[in-house]
Amino acid sequence: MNGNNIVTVRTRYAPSPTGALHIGNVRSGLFAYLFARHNRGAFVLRIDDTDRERSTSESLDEILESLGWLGVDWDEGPPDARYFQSNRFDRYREGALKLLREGKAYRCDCTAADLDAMRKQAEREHRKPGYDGRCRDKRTAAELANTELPDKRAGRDYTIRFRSPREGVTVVDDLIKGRAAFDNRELDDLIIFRSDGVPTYNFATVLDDADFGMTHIVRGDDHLPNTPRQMQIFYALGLQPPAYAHLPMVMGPDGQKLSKRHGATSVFAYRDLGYFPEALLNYLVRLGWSHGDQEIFSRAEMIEFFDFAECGKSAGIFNAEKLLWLNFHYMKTLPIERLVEDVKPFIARRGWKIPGDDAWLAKMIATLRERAKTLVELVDFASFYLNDEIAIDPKAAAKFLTPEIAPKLAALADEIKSLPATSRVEASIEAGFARISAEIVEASIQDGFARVLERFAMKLGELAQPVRVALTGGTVSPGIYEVIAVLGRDRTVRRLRAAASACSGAS
RNA sequence: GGUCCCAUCGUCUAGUGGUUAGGACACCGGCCUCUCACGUCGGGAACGCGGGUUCGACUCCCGCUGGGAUCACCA
Repeated sequence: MNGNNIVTVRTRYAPSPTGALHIGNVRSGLFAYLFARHNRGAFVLRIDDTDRERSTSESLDEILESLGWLGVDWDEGPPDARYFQSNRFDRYREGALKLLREGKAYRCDCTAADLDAMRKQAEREHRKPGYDGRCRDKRTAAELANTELPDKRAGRDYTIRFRSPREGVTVVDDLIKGRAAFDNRELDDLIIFRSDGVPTYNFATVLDDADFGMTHIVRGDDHLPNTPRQMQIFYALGLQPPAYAHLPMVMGPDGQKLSKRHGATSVFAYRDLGYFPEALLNYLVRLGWSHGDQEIFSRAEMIEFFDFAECGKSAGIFNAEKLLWLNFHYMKTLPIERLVEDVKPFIARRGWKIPGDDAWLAKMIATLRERAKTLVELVDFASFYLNDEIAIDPKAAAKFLTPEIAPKLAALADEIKSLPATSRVEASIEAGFARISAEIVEASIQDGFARVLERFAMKLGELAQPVRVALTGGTVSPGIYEVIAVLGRDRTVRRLRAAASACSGAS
């Protein structure tokens, strides 16, 4: 070991743009990202779009937007065209030709039907279903000199197979799983070039990982069976394979690999459900990795502490409730101005007008953030703040808006009406501003309540619930003084009077 | 079926030969209280089984069982 020759860590995330960005998948990307950042190395984003049939630009956009939303940034990658596999076909052809020339790969003209029959036959005879290598040894001088590659439309209807070694073992020294030995006899000759002239995944990946100088391959352990094959291709190319770190899978509640059928699984889905990127990231990082008893991690902490040594080896089940709890945690602790911005699109989506006054919105959110676990929930809850007309729940009205309460509500309306209107503070929102401002207002509201309570000899509990129903339409809300402070004097008086007349008239 | 991986509360996990097996989510109670929450205090809940190794195994080894992944001209 040459201590002066420190190799910079380079990791990559290589999603294929064939669908939504899945959270199990993005977790692998996150771990690759954290490892690179922890080691002050480079994180590369590569787009595995060799499958031209299934790749879409919408899907690519979703990947890029999802990563942007999560704040997982890359040092190399899109929009740089070199990081798209579809732009590297010349390189793959060159690599395939090299192997062909050296007899490390060969042309195979077995048809799909041949292969199918082969598999069926093997199954009948209880042998393993792999390719039997019948075209493996056609290495004539002419064959080796042939520089053509498959092109079905040009009549070159064959594939190129990798000539995999048939003896020995391939050992994967995985950074997470430890040592796994694969008997080379288990490795059949995989196709590296399809008859339509397109390289296959295992081949393109190896060339990319080699060309881009990847030092560590971080991916899901569903790739573990591919690893010895990829390593053999590295060897055949005369290259040293990178280090591997295979993360355990993320399972659905049924214990099967997480997939679309488990419901919300894409990054977009959680964004639209009103989750914070901080929460999703925090949840994902703790699924398969831990740092003592710590549960809450800022991005800086994740980067600082991340280490494969602290990664678990066993698969984890995705637990939506813990994610919800984390989201709630961030709901309660994120700076209020962040919430003010984040909540706006959700208000708009409900078709409601977005209040122009951020300071007021901040006060509103301050009363709700301990009661809503997602932004969607928060906006649902904010209906009575954000709309002039409220719907009164009939059951609540029947119970609390009785004829006897009418004079009390009217009296309270008069008290509130006589309260000095608080002047609007124009200063920018400092942390805690909303709370302090609200407290000042609440004190006078409380005095107003006290006077009514005394006049009618009632307890607060007897008045608060009817008032709550009158102001919010239901029996559940933030503290009644807070609600009034946020609602403001005029709207409060109007709703109180409306309720008073409604319940005296309803008798 | 072959190959490979995995195994601590329901779930995520700490543990690295000697612990009353710790924390978190969820759940159940108490307190706080104008409702609901928040907060707070407390509670139930786990080392899959069988062999070894050892003075001593949740920890190390082997087997079993169970779960998962993978076996394409997909990635």
